[in-house]
Amino acid sequence: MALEVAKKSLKDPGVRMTRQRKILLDLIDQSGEHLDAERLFTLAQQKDPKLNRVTVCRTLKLLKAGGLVDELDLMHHKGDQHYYETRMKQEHAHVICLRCGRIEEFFGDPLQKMREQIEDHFGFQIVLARTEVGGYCSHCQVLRAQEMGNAAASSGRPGSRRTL
Amino acid sequence: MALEVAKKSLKDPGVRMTRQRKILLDLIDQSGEHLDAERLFTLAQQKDPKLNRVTVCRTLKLLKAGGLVDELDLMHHKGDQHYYETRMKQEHAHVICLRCGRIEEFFGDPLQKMREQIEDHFGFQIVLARTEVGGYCSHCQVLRAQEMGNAAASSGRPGSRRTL
DNA sequence: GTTAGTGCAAACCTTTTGCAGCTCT
DNA sequence: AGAGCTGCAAAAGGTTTGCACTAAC
Repeated sequence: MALEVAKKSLKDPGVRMTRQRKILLDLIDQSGEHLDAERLFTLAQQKDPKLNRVTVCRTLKLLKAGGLVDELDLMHHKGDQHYYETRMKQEHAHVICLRCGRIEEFFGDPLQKMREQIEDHFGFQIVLARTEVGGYCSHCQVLRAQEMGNAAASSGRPGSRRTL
Repeated sequence: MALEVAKKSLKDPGVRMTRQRKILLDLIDQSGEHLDAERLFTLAQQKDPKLNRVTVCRTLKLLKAGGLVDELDLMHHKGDQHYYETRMKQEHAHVICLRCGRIEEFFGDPLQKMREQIEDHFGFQIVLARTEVGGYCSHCQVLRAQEMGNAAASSGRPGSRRTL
């Protein structure tokens, strides 16, 4: 919860817990799910209309630097913005459906194994790790097959985007 | 090599192999290493001074959509730009030193295991995957220890950035 | 000849910076 | 009191778009 995050953040000498940071920390912790800066800003403004977008960015940067949140792109499924989530005890991968945008989280021993192997193999000291997997969820696989059945008769194919 | 990439790209009906795309494909394939759009643009301009930055972005977008290149952030070690590498047969993780920026590539069975488990567990059809690990290489671990020895006496600590 | 791709300029979107004033400790 | 933080405005950095012209097929 927010208090825990706040405490950790405050451990650094000279870091202050301001009204704005309280609001942002609460939002990040509560809505546990992957927020981007803009969404967080929108939510924060509902609690404090004066709170500035810049403050959101600065706070996220601070939390990231302190290792309190992790930054994700979620395969840029919706654009190039970044998403944030509070650092969890257990490492996990994000599995993003490229069609519906649904996000699943995968916890499994391969992640730990990989971590160990990288540390051993390179003598590397891991600070943060990020695994993102894009593809199609079981639901969308079916829908895509249908879409492509139709599309095949008309024009498009999966990888062929005519948008350039 | 470029020809292979070109061929694949050309499979889509109506996609044309232009002089500019040849240049870009050659560069991406040759310099095998993680280029960002700007660097690629610089290199391309040496071969064709008229070639535009926009064309670089458009080409990268096309290649990405076609699954010919993978997009990486390399933990945003140098900024928020994206890096590109030609899709390799074998999946691998990128291990980035946050101090010196050196990049290692890790190939290991945990990556395949994870892929299998995600497919099995979620019934997910994986299209692309990306694993990035940030931390300190064996060399920089030593240097950081020294730096911090000095820093401790003066002001800073690892996680505490005074840059906001 | 048709249609995709290019170059250019401008728009866009998100993040960063400089600075004066405010506020937490 | 004083360092740290905020808001505002402006800049920066990178990507995208509209459009007329060019070139690949």
